[in-house]
Amino acid sequence: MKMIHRNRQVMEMVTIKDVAKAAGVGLGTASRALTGNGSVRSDTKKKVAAAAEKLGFVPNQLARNFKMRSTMCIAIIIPTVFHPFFAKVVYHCEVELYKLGYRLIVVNSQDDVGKETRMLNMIKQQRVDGIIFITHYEHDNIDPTLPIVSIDRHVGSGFPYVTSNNYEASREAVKYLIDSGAKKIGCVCGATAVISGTRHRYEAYIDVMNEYARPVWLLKPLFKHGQEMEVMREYFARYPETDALFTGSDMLASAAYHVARERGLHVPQDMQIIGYDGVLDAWETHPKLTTVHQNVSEMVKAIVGLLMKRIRGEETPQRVEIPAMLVKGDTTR
Amino acid sequence: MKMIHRNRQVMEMVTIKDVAKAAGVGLGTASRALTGNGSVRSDTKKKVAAAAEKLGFVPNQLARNFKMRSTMCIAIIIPTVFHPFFAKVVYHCEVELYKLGYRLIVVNSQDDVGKETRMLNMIKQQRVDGIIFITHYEHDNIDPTLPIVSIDRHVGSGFPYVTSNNYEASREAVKYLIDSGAKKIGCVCGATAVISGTRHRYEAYIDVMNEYARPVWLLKPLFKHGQEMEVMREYFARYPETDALFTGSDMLASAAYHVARERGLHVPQDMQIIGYDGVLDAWETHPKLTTVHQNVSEMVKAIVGLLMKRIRGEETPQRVEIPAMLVKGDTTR
DNA sequence: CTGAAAGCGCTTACAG
DNA sequence: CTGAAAGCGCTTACAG
Repeated sequence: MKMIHRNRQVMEMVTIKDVAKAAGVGLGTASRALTGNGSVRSDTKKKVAAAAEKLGFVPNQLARNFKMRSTMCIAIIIPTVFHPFFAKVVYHCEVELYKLGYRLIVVNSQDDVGKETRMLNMIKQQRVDGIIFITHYEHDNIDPTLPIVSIDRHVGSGFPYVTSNNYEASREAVKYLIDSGAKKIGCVCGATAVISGTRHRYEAYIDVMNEYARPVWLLKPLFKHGQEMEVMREYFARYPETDALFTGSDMLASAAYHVARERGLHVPQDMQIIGYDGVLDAWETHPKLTTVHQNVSEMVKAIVGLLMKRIRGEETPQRVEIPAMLVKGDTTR
Repeated sequence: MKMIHRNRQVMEMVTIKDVAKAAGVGLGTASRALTGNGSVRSDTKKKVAAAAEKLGFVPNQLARNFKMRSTMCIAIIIPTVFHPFFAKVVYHCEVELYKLGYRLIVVNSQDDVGKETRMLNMIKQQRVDGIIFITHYEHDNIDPTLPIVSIDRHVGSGFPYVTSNNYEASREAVKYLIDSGAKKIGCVCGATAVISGTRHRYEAYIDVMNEYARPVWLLKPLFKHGQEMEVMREYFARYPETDALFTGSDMLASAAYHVARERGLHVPQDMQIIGYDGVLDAWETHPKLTTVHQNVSEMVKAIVGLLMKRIRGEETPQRVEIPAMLVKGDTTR
């Protein structure tokens, strides 16, 4: 037993050495007995377990991690966790990784490229074993052999990512609006610097409009979270006759609803709205949006699977697609 | 330079030893030069820096942490990050801790006491340096000298915590309803097992009702996130004549709004609602709630301050109060 | 100011 | 199956 002075406190740490001594076995044997790596006679194993129990031994993970070159930590880098979609992603990531013994470090990049780059360094610093990286930017010079995966967007070129079937699901949504009798269908969809699945959402819109010989009323602004209302006001100023709108996110759809109300329009009578994500529902938002529901839980399971393979150095597909589904709410007829 | 075989990949790690050799200095000197601890002549410092730069040296944090007995990680244990209030808390915690060089590990306890207890062990395992712990349960047998702090509720008895002035702010809210001419004022407020600031919210309501000789229409259910609508339906079934409602959270207030609408009531004409938290606004929720706005950013700054002191082994106040403020929205007259 | 050495608590070849 | 030893990459007294 060793007295440790730390932070003005004296704490006693019992190490594996103490356990070995108490059990009357060698250091290595104690380690093998405790971890289960390597074979140990079952009675010695019991002796060691008893000694560990008696002394209240708690393995020092830091020492183990150091020796094993693994932290059992994964980082997720997102623009901000204070956003329903990312919060949901983070939630599922933690739950999924927890099952595997990993802990999840959350980093809000706040769209700060510098912070993103610094945090990517955590792998080299051995602070984390892998990273789930969701960014709005291009990062070219990342070593593509690193255990980094992404959701819904390419990061550089070599990283595996998970996405929903943005194009097909968006087509379905836009067609739904056409079938419902909408005449002037618009689209607002955030532009991202990175090649992103988001792009396929408005591309689907454009294609359907062209197929039906309808005018394309599209706004794809570069905006930050919290500016959704401004964006929608700009859209309505430009295309005031719109009677149906497909948006690239639920936040935009919600903002569209409010701006429509500001303008005295009734939803869904005068104006129909379809969003994308399907994460706002859990939070009693009003109104219940018609939206393309992404299966975040499945997407996260897939991404964690990819990351684990990557950490083990195994081959992975570059891209995994999880189907999304149009879910009818109160903002369409 | 050393070849490391890890996960079927061969990676070369440059260690401080390589840097020292390249710079022509001793191992210790290189360390002192790089960290800035201990004095080093400025020209040797330059030599070392140059060598580190040339070799692309990245300090192995894991080794440093091990030696220093510190992980520079803090964990936050919350019921779920997929909840606006906790997401906001997590956001600010990460931003604040980042400034201090700490990383934030997020744990969704999902109200699982077992998981909470296991995660509390991360301190002993040296996986984290401290914990921010928000729980619904009582945990008696935690060592009170551990670096654990809390928000809005006591955990055991010894831990410092930050709270808003629940009682006074709630009084103000209830009085506001009275002044606005409301006749039948009710209150719905989640019950928590732990001694919690939430309690002061409905206590304030009760006190004001008594002072004004009004009947107390109070529901304090034990419910999980996502059950807000059911809770509110139960309330309205019991007290259908209510014309004003004070709720213990914005989620409940939002649910109250929807249930009121279900019942054909207009807000705020027939029914006024005041919530508590002030975090839903950022997310374009409808309607804009009148709510008691907690200053989450300041609360988090305070809690991080407390935690740092605790980690250093310094004395801290048991309780820090950050004032909350009634913010008028569209759900009151 | 600097170098050589000890040591943090573990795991894992290496011999027996 | 087991013990003694080496070593992970750093930091920090300890002498000079």
